[in-house]
Amino acid sequence: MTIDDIARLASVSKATVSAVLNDKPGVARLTRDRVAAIIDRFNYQPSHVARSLSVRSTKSIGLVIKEIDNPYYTRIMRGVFDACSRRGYTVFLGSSELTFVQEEKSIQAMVNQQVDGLILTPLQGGNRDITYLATLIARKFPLVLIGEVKNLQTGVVTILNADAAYEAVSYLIQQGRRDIAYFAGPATSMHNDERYEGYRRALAEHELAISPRYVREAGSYFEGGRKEGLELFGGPGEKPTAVFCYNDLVAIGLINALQELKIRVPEDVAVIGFDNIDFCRYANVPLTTIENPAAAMGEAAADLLIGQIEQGDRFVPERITLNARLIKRSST
Amino acid sequence: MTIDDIARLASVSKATVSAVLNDKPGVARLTRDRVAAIIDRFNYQPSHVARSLSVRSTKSIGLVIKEIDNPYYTRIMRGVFDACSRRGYTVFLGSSELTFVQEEKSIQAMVNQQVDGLILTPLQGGNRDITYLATLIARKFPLVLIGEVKNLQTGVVTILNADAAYEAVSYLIQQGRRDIAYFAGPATSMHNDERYEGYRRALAEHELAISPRYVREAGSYFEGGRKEGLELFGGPGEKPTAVFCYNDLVAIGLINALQELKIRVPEDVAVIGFDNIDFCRYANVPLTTIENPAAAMGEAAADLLIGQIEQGDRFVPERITLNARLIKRSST
DNA sequence: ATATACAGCTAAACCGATTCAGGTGAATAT
DNA sequence: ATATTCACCTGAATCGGTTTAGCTGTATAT
Repeated sequence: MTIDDIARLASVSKATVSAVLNDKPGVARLTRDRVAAIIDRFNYQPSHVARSLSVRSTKSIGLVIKEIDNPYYTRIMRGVFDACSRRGYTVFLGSSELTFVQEEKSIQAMVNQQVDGLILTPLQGGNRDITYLATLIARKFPLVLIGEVKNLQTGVVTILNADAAYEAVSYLIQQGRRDIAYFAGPATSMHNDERYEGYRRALAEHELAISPRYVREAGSYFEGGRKEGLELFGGPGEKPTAVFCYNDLVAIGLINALQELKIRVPEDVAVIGFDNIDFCRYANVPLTTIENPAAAMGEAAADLLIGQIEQGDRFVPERITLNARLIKRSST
Repeated sequence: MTIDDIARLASVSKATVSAVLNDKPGVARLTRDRVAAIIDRFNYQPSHVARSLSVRSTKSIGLVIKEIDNPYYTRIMRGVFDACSRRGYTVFLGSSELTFVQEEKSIQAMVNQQVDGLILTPLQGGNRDITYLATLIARKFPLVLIGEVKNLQTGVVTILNADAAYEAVSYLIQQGRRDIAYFAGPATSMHNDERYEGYRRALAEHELAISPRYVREAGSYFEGGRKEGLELFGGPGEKPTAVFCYNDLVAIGLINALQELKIRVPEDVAVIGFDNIDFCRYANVPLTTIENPAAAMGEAAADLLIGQIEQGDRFVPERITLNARLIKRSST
C-alpha cells in the first residue's frame, strides 16, 4: 500500500492524499472524508522512510550513554524515552562502553542513521578529545550533554554537584561528626571534582582540616568502596567518624567492609552516598544519599533537544540545572 | 554532499559512485581509486534514509521490553545491543511499561519506523490478546520473543525455568530442609508457572507434601517479598525452614523481613532467589540464586532475529533454550 | 459585463540513494 | 574482415513520500 494506491482508489491526486494525511488545509470537507475513509479501510500507514527523505527529518533522536546496564544511566534512559515518546520522537540506543573510541563510533552510527539530534552522557577526563563533538556543533547538529564538557557550546543538563555535596557534608558536621572522609570517584570524572569541591567547602566553612589519608580514590563500584573501607578502617592510624562517598555503590561497598570489621553504622561511622539508586532502600542499613534526579535530567535533556531541533536556526544553547536533594535514612 | 556531487566531481555517473560505495564489481581499478579518493576527501557519507527507501531495509531493529529501568531487562538490552552493533544493526528502544496498550503502541511505533525486525519481551497473562502479534507474524514480519507466548509461531529464546527451579529446590532438600515455601511471582507470568512446576516436581520426587500456606503470591518486587515474609514468619502457625523465591527482589525483601524478625539466614531459614541481579553480591547476606543469562538471551535473540531478517523467506521459526545455573552463596 | 478573488485540486519536480537494461570500444575468435 | 565477447560505464526508472506553481471554476466586487 502506497500513497499512489490510495490516490487511485479515491480518484484524487497523491498531493491531496498527502494533504489529508498531514491535516493541511485546502481540501474540501467531502473529499477529506472520502480519502480518510479509504485510508483507514485499508489500514494504510505512510512510509516513514520516504517521508524522512522528503522532509529531511527522521523524527528520531540518538541517546548515547556510558553503560547500558548501569542503573544510573538506565534512569536517564527512562526519562529520555518518556519525554521523546510524549513528543512523537523515537530513540536510538547507543553506548560508549566507557571508551572514547566506542563513544565516537556510537555517535557516528547515530549521525549516520540521520537522527535529528543527539543526547550524550559524555566521557570525561584530561585526555578528552573535543574535536569531533566540536565539528558536530559547528555543523549546527543538535546536541545536548548530560554533564559538562569544557569548551563546548551546546545545551547542557546538570545538577549542582558541589552544592549537593556541600549540603551532605554540612549535615554530617551538624550531627557532630568532625572527622569526615571522602571516598572519591574516578579522577577523570568532573562530577567527582565538583563533589570534592563541595566537601572541601563544607569542611573549610567549619574550619575543619582535610586529612589526606581521608581522601581516597574508590572509583565508582562496590569493590572500590569495600577495598578502601577495609584498608582505612582495618589498618592502623586514626579513623574518621563519617564518610561521604562518590556514589551509592561505593557507599554500599564501604558499609559491607564496615560490617565485616564489626564497626557499627551509623553509631561508629556515618555513611552518605550519592545517586539514590533503588538498592539504597533495600539495603539492610538504608542509605542516606543524595537524590540524583536522573530521570528528570533525561526528560529535561530530551525537551531541550527537541526544542533545539524544532527551532532550527535562532537557538541559543541553554543550560538546565536541576536540584539534587538529600535523603536522610538510617546510615547517618 | 550527495551522490550526485561526488559523481560530478569524479566525472562519472552516480551508478558508478554507487558501485564504488558498495564494493560492487564492474568498476575499473583506476576509476574506483579516483572515486574513492574524492569520497573521502570530502568525507562524504551516503544518506542512510535514501538508501533505506531504495533497498527497503533500514538496518535497524526494535527492542520492546517491559520496563526500561529494571536491571533484568537492562541486561537483555545490553546483549541485544552488543550483538546488533557487531552485525551492523542499530536498535530502537521501546517499552511496554507493563500494559498491553502501551506494548502495542510501542510495537506500532517501531513498525512504523520501518525497523527490519522486532525483539519483544512479551507481557503475559490470561487476557493476553494475540491478534496483533499474530497479524505481524502472518505478514512475515521478523519477530523474536524472549519468553514464551502460547500459540505464536516465531523465534523464541527462553531458559528452562522449571528445570532451574527443580535444581534449586532439590539443592535445598539435599541440605536437609524439608519444609520449603515458594514465594510466587505474579499469577499472570508464565515464568512463574514454570518455576512453580519445578518446585512441585522436586518436592514430589522426595515425597514431600506442599503446604498451601507455604505457597504465597509475592509478586516481583521487594515490597511483596517483605510483606509475605512478615506475614508468614511473624504470624502464628508452622514456619518453613527454606524459601524458594520467584526472583531476587522478592528474596531480598524476604531476607529484610527475616532480619527484622531476628530470624537468622541461613541458619534458621535458607533463601534462594532467581535472576542473579548485581544486587545479590552486594547484599549483606550474599544471596544464593539462579543465574538468569539475560545478556546471553539478548544476544541470542538478536542473532536469531538478524538471521531471520537476512534469510528472508525460507526461514523456520527457531527456538533457543539457554541454561540457567545455580549459584551457591551464603543464604543457603 | 468584466475583473478579481479564492477554494479546491493536480502535475511535476524533488529528496538521495539503487538497479538494470543497454551502449561503447577494445580484445579475441573465426 | 567480420563476428563475438567482455569489461566498463551510463541513462533512466524506481523507492514513497512532500511541495510548489499553476489550473479550474465558482463567488464576489466594480
